[in-house]
Amino acid sequence: MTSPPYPRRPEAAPELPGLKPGGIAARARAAMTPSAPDAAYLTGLNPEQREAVETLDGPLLVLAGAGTGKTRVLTARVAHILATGRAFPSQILVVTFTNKAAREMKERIHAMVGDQIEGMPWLGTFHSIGVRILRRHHELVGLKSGFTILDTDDQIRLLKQLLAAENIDEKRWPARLLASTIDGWKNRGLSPKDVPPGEGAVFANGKGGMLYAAYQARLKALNAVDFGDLLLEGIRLFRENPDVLAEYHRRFKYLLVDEYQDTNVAQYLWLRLLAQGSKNVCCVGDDDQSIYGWRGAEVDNILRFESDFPGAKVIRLERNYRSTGHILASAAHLIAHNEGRLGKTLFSEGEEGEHVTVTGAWDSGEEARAVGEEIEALQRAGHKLSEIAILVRASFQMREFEDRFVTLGLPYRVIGGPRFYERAEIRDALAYLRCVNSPADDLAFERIVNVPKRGIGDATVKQVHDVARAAGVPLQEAARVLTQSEELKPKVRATMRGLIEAFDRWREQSRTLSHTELAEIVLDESGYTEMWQKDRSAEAAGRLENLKELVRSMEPFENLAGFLEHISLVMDTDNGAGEDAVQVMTLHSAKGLEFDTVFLPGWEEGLFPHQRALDEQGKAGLEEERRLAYVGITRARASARIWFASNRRIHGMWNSTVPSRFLDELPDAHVRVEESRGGVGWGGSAYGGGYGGGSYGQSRFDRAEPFAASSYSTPGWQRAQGQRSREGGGSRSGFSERPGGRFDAGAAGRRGGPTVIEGTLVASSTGAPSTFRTGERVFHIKFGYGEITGIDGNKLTVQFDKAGEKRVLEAFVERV
DNA sequence: GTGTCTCTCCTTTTT
DNA sequence: GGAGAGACAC
Repeated sequence: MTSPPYPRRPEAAPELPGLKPGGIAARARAAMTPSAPDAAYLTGLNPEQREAVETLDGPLLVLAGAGTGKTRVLTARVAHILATGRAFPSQILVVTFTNKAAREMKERIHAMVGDQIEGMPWLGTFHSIGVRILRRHHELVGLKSGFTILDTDDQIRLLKQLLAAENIDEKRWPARLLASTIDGWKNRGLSPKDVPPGEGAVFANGKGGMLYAAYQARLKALNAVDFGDLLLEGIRLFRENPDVLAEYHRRFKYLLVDEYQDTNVAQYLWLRLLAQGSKNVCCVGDDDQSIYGWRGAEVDNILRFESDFPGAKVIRLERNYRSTGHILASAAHLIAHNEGRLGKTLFSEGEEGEHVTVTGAWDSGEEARAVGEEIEALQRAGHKLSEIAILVRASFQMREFEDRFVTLGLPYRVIGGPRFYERAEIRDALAYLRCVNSPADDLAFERIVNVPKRGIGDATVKQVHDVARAAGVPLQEAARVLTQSEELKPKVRATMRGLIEAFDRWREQSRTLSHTELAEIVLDESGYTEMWQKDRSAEAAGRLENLKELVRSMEPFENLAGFLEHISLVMDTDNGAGEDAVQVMTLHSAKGLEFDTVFLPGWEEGLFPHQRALDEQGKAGLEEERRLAYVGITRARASARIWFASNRRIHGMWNSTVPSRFLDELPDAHVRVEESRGGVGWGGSAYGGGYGGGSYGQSRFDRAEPFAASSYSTPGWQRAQGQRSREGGGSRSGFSERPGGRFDAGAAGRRGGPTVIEGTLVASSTGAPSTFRTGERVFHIKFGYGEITGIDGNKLTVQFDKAGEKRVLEAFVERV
């Protein structure tokens, strides 16, 4: 162990010593006797935290800013409820958003109360608790026992079939769009009959509502539910069966909800129904960290809390234990630009620490190189890599960092990203197992009927479908019937029969063999493993490795059904945790985490704030992006390092960018602008140069490379400058000083603004034929000299002397 | 039925 | 620069 790289401030609470299990009664007595010393879980709590822990009766809303010890309050509260003997472990409902949060909560409660945690079945995500309830009462919502939970993939395939059946052009109305539309309705607690007709008509010329209803009918027929149904059906269950609801009212004496700002309407309704029993509901949240509006989260749920639960007490936690002064001040100043917030003032009594730094890189490659160097320097100085995180806005940004780290041999770990259970080979393998487990799983059967290729193509599958529909039986059964008739060609018939018999055999074996042995047999005998063994592509080895990992991950489960249930809800695996590696993840998945050093790359208009958020959500979108920035900065304990690149490749083409407006919203006094040490550096800028003369990196602009200066005379660049100065007018504090300004305008008005990544602007505004000709010599600021070999509108194909052939926008080259 | 080529469109975040 | 869908040849 190296010494801690950063001094922990004295306020930082020491780790709570775990209470020894046993002696509940004694502890309860101790806790209830006024003169008794504090129970261990109470030590180190500040007065507000303590109040939040000890206010057990009635509704309570805890507004907890970033790093104010919110999880600590929740876990201590559970410990307190148990220690005071107010409820049994099984009478406490604790709901979190992510599996990760649930896991962490479980561990921390375990550390406080010991084995009592074993008796807490109602600690989990909204969805996992939702399934648990539905499984117990499946018959009341029209489901058979053992219903399956569809993943997104299944959902899309099902919708595609529906669209095809309705002769709807999938090009124009993609299944994916329908899926997210339906999802949106479900998030708002709307079943097909509740969807406002006008809204239902938006999709596919009025067929949206009908498709939703048809989809639900198909789900029922398949004895399946999707994610949204886990809550929606639960709500229906409670509403239609007051006796069932009453049972849960009796059961849950205390309800605790984490990350309340992220709840959507369906979750809110579900929760409200349950909370009407004991009314001892405690919600913990932070409106400034609401970053899931795009998937239906309603910050309003926080605002509604007091009216929904009359007499609710509100406690604010504002003392930050995590970050140093400069970091906290930067985050606070930034988030103050948001109008729609409850308003909290975070403070810390810690030292000022390091300034937040802002550094410009020439391009995304240099950004990655420079960050890599800084990380190596930190490593040499004794910092642990696992205390360093790179938080990106969009996952495509990760690649460049990964490439760089691979080159450097720097251990890193991508959190989130393409998830294990979403990989094609894992899904295929699971589909086989699902077919064994439940012969009626049509979607699984369809997925693997011709994987590996067996000569069963679309035409045959359609035949099977027809038989299934006519006879009202599952596909597997229909296939069996078909093989007994003369309708299939002999070869196909033999193959199909072989497959059906294999499934029968595996099902038989599943009675005697362990589920891991069974999985190995299924994968081998189906030819699936062989398919990848024969595959000579680069990923094949990794895929085989993943299959082995899949079998290994089945071990802890009792049986196949248990495993399948688990993975439908928990889409991540927890492997690789604990090793010393740089953590790379999106800002979204960083919520709730903290690190000593946080790198925040890609602060450029269009990327962050993301163009799409602005286009689709306007001002609300911008504010959510700003909250995301706030979340990012507040993840850092001691060092927050923001980066932006002047050039970034988007859709494979280089685009020049404009630094994020969020940079302008950081307070001067707490931020230091640094120069990139690597490469050509940041050769010019939007920032400062002709723009308010801000204090940022002034020296830099005075000596832009000569070629850079000339390149900045391109039309696109001047346009950006124009936009920028018209917009900014010398003010550094951003748009909030311009109330009712351009961000209230419609999406169309925003298009031409500085939010546009420059290249996009040029690309969309140049309709005229190119003034360049093939064979001309040109200069590009990144790639140097080259010769034009092809022209496509305003896109040029250039054979560069050094960089090879590239496609570039004509606005970024000039004749030589 | 399968393999291969080209074209288009896209690329935020996730239970 | 990458995935997915459609067209076309075998």
